[in-house]
Amino acid sequence: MANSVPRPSAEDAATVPPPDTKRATSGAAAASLHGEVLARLRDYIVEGNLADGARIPERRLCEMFGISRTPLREALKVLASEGLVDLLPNRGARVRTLSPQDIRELFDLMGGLEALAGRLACESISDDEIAEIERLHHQMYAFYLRRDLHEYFQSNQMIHRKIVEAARNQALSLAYASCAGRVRRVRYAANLARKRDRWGEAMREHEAILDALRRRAGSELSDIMFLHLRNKQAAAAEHLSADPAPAPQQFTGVLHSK
Amino acid sequence: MANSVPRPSAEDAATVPPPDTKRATSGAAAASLHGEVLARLRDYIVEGNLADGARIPERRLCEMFGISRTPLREALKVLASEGLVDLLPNRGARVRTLSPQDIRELFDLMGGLEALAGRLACESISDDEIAEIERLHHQMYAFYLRRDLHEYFQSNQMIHRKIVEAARNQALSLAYASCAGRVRRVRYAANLARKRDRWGEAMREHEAILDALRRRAGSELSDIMFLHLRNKQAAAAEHLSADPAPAPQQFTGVLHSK
DNA sequence: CGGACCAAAATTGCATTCAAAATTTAGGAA
DNA sequence: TTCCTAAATTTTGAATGCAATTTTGGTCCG
Repeated sequence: MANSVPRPSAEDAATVPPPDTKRATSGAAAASLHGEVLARLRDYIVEGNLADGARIPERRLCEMFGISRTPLREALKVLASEGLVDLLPNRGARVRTLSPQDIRELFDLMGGLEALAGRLACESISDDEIAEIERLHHQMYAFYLRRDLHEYFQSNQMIHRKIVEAARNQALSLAYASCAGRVRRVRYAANLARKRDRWGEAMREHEAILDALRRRAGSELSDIMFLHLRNKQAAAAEHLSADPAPAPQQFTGVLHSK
Repeated sequence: MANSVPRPSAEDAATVPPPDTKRATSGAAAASLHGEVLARLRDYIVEGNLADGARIPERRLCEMFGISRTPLREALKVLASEGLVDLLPNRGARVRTLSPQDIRELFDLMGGLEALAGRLACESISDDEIAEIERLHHQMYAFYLRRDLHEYFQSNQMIHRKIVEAARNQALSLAYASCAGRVRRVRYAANLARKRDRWGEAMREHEAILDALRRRAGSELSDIMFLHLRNKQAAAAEHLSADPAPAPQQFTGVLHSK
C-alpha cells in the first residue's frame, strides 16, 4: 500500500505531494490537477529529463504525480498537440524525437518569431527597456570573457526573452515559448560548437541587434534577428553532427515534489 | 428520429454516427474517438457555429458526438491550449471571445508568420509554383472585377496558403494554420470593409508580393507580407468597429454526421 | 418590487472500471 | 539453439461512478 494511488475515501492523505507543489511549476499553474500535472510534466520533458523516444507508460507517470490516469491523459494530449510528445494509437506516449529536419524547421520558425518580435519591439520599446537589454548584453559579455557557458547561455536567453516581451504581444510570447521549449535541448548545443568563436560571433550579432533597436529600425532588425537564428542553427547543427547523441537519463524514479 | 439528440444510455447502438464520419473532418482524422472529436469540434468552432462566449455544456457536446465525457474533455483541453476555447475551473468551457487587443495580436502574429513564409519561400520556390500563384492571382482578379466576395476570399486564402506551403516548413504550416483558425471569422470581415477599395489595395499588394517572389527577394518580401497583414488588420478593424456584432447561431441541435 | 438566503438540480473534476488492443512470456517444432 | 505460435499479462482507450462545486429555483424578508 506504500505508494498506491490516493484513495479519497481513506484518511491516507500522505500520498499526495505537499499542496504548495503547484507553485513550483513554471508560469501560472492551474488550480486543477490537470493543469498542475500539465505544467510539471511539460517542464520535466523540456528540461530533458526523459530520453528521446523513450516510452512513457501512463502508469508510471501516474505514480510519479500521485494522480489517476484521467487528468494525466488529458495532459498528454495537450503535450502532444504542443509537439513535445508523440502519441501512437494504442501504443502510448513517447518523448518526441526531433529529426534534423524538425530542428531546422523549428529554428527557422523561432527565427521568424524573433524577427517579428524585433519588428514589433521597435514600435513601442522604451529607452529604459533598451538600457536593460544593454545591461544584459554587457553581463553576457562578462560571461563570454570568463568562458562561463552556463551563465552566458542564461544571459543570452534572457536578452531574447526581453526582446519578445518588448513586442507586447501575448500571442507571440506564447508561440515563442512553445517553440523555444521544443528546441531547448538542442539550442544549448549551439554554444558548444567546436570553433568556439561562435560566442564572439553571437556577441557581434547582439551588438547589431542593439544598434537596430536603438534606431528603432524594425525592418532591419527583423532581418538581423532571422539571420542571427540562422547562424545559431548552423552552430547547433555543426555541434550535433559531431556529437549526435545527447542520451539523457533513462526514465525512472519519482518526481521530487519540490 | 429526424434530428433528436442520440441517447447513449439505452441499448440503442445506432446512436453513433456512421463510421465514415471520420473522413468528414478537415485534415487527417485520427482513428481514436478523441482525435475525431477534436478535429470535428475544432472545425465546428472555427467555422463559427457557436456564439462567442457561449457556454458549452459537456453533456450537450457528448450527445452531439455520441461519445462519453472522457474523450470529449480531452479534446476540450487541447482546444483550450490552442486558444479556441476558454476553460474556467469548475465552470465549463466557453468559446473564446477575442478582444480587439487579441485580434490585433493575432493579426500581427499571422503577419510575422507570413513574413517568414515569404522569406523562406524565396529560398526554394520553383518557377512552377510561382506560376500557380500567378494563376490564382489572376483568378482572384476576375472575382474582384465581378465583386464576388466569397470566391475572392477563397482565392485570397489560397494564395496565402500556397506561399506558406512554398516555405516547406511543417512547423510553420502548423503554427500558421492554428493562428489562421483563430482569426478566421474576423478575417472575413477585412473584405467587407466599407470603402471597398480595400479590395483594389489588396490586389496591388499581391502584385508586389508576386514581384518580390519572382526576384526571390526574401527580405523585401518579408516586409511586404507583414505590411500586407497590417493593412488587412486595419480593414478588418474598420469594419468591425462599425458592425461589432457577428452574432452567430445559438448553440442547439445535433452536428450533422456527414 | 427587489434582494438575500437556502435547498434542489445540474455540471464539473477526478477516480475507477471495463473492453480492446499490444506486449510479454511460455511452449514446442525444426 | 532458434524461430514460430499462443496464452497470459500489461497497457491503452473509453465509459461509468462519485464527491465537490456551481447554477437554478424558490421562499422569505425588507
